[in-house]
Amino acid sequence: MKFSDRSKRRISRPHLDRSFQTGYGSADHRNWKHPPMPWKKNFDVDVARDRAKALFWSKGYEATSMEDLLGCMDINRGSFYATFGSKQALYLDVLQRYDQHYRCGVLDQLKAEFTPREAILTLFEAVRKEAAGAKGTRGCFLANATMELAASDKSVAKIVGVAFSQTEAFFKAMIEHGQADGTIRASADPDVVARSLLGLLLGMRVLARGGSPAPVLESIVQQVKELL
Amino acid sequence: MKFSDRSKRRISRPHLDRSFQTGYGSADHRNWKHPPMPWKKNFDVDVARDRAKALFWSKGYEATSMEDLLGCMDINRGSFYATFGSKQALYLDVLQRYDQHYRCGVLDQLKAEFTPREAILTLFEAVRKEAAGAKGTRGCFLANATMELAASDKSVAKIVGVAFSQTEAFFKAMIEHGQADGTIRASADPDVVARSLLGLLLGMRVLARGGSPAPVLESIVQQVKELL
DNA sequence: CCAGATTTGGAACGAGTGTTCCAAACATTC
DNA sequence: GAATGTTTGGAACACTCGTTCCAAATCTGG
Repeated sequence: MKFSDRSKRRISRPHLDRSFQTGYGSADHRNWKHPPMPWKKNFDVDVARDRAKALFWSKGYEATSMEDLLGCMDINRGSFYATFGSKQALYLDVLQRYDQHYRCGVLDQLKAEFTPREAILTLFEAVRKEAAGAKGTRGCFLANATMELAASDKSVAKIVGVAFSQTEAFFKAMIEHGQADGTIRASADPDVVARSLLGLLLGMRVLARGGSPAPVLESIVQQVKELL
Repeated sequence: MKFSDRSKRRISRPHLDRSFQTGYGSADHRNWKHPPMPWKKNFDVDVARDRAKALFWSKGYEATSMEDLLGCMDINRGSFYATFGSKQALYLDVLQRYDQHYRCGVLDQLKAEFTPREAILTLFEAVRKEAAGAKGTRGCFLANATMELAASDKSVAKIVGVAFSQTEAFFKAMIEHGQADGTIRASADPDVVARSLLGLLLGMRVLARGGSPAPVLESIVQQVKELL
């Protein structure tokens, strides 16, 4: 029964006939992984996406190939396209999640757990420390995306534009609150200093990606203290 | 004579026979440009390289294809490889020339023509103006190269590493000279402020590439004045 | 006036790109 | 218990990538 079905189908789909040319078309010899479980994906979507995020983050969009992606996510093409749509869609998805979970999350946490002055300094300290660590040269996903794609892709430009202006707003709010409670110098213009902090933050990210020596970033953190 | 030569050669190089399939293989119908002048290139190497520079600068390395390159340089593959070696070699060449002629040139000019304080402020003003212009989102070639390639390519990392540390040294020297003649505040730590200026400069370049609104960059320039 | 040198145009190459397609598998639903 | 719905693995596809190759052209030096 099955054999006859196959031979009938093969006639109507001639391009499949080439499989015999590959030399190992037999199902008996392929590596066995899991029995197919059609009612349930046999990988964790969130884990796979996080792995893709790590790869896009450190290599960028263009330099990451589908093969890289499938290898590190440990899924196959069919599952990839069924779950994530396309390489581009996954990238935008991952960028947006980074923005929402990482950037927004961090800023909210800083706002909630620290005094205004400490919140700003803690953020800069965290960036300095991250740059000094093992994954130092991957920088900031949003900054990387800006440099690679903002000029040519409107969706990316929109995401990073919003991210930057919200970060600026965070700095401005922290400065105004710090001035109210006397921990930040009253002579600071909240707009000017907030924008400068944004500039310094992004500058640190470029320097980190370029592998600048640690004292450079330390001096910038030092300067931030003096700005407040 | 020629015909017989051709037919003899065609037998020994069967892959060339496909040309007839393209539909317009005849020499009589191709667009005429210049008579071949084997004793002299019929394009200006410097012009072609400058055009390549503009393309790499705005699109980055990976996103620039050979077709893009040949189109904008207005030369063909043979001339390209004979003159520039490869896409990668051309990119490194162009990056190095940008570094030498643009960055070194600008810094030397600023040193020569301005007082220390003015030199720094003029540089930041120039970056702000450039970002506001038509080509604003192309940013800085060195910063772009850093973000795209420094983590994966040692040659690029070396070039940008030197460029950044020399820019830092420029700022430090200007600050020390400015302190000597009283135009820059004596309380500024030359190392700290120089590194912060480098950070702000690169930050401006990221913001520019992300299409940030002009007031953001203006505020940063304002902050630089107050730092000095 | 012929051999050598050198540029040009563009076909071809082989590897690699992102994506599509589909049969096999089998729990669930009708 | 047949039809449905969904996942999986991977061959195949249609390009595009950067690069190589080479004949045609015709200058210069012999």
